[in-house]
Amino acid sequence: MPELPEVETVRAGLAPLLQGARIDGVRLNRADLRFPFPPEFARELTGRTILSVHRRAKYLLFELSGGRVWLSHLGMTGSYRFEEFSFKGPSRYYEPTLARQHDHARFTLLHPDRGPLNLIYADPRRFGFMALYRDPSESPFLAGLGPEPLANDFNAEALAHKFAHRKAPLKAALLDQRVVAGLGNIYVCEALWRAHLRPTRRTGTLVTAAGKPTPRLEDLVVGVRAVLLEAIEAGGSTLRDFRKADGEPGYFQHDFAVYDRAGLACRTPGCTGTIERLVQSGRSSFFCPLCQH
DNA sequence: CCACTAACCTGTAGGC
DNA sequence: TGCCTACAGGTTAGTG
Repeated sequence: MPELPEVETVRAGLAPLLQGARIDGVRLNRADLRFPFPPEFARELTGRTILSVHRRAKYLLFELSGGRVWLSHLGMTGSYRFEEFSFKGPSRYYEPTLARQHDHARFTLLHPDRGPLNLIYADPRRFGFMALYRDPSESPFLAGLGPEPLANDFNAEALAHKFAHRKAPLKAALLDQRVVAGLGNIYVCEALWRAHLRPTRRTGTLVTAAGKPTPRLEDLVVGVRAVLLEAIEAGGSTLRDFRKADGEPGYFQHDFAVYDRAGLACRTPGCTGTIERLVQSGRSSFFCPLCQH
């Protein structure tokens, strides 16, 4: 599911409800997702206050009081949602809603203004995972990540440097989180279409003999930035199960030019091409054979 | 170092 | 309806 725009949408949805909330309890329904939960994970979180909610690449980072950082990756199908407490009978105790099949963790939060609420992590395929650090620099997951594509250090010069000595197809290079962090299958396809670049094209062809970026590489940087900004603006893409924190789907999927559009007309103005699908390193690529070279 | 495949796990869509 | 296969937004270990 979640590439950078979806994770950013999740972050923006969680932040207002989590910031300032105290974690009153953590319940894990199993010991592991993709990896085991850290030792003492529930105990370490309980009692701390969430100070801020950040995103790096496709990772969510919750900054906690007392000097801890809680890292969360959503894998393919991870999601967070809020559940109201239900009040059972005359009791003044809170009774959380029954867990659904793939609910793996429940965080009971007390927000100073909004009262108690449950944050639920669900993940059918369990490719997601969580970790806990004193400092994000300890995290092997964050080490080695390339630049944020929306930050200034993602630019044609920097890309040229990484592309110059590679022969990889553009598709594979852009999926490589060490080259640029946060792109996934959908947005790589869409960015390449915007730059009129074919996913099979080799990285080296976008760099001059002197190692400088070509105009086509500048186009690629523009394409990556534009598609991510538009997708964030649209609340991400909902293919199957992605939901914003308020339960609403994103709607950028309606703006796809190539992803999952094999056999349909190219959306480049004036282009009469038909979108094709091919498989590169085990993943589907979609492109227009007429306007992408 | 590079590139590709299989694997992790579950759900769903499509063909027969 | 049921069975089977292919495929899905991500990442990584293993192989050549």
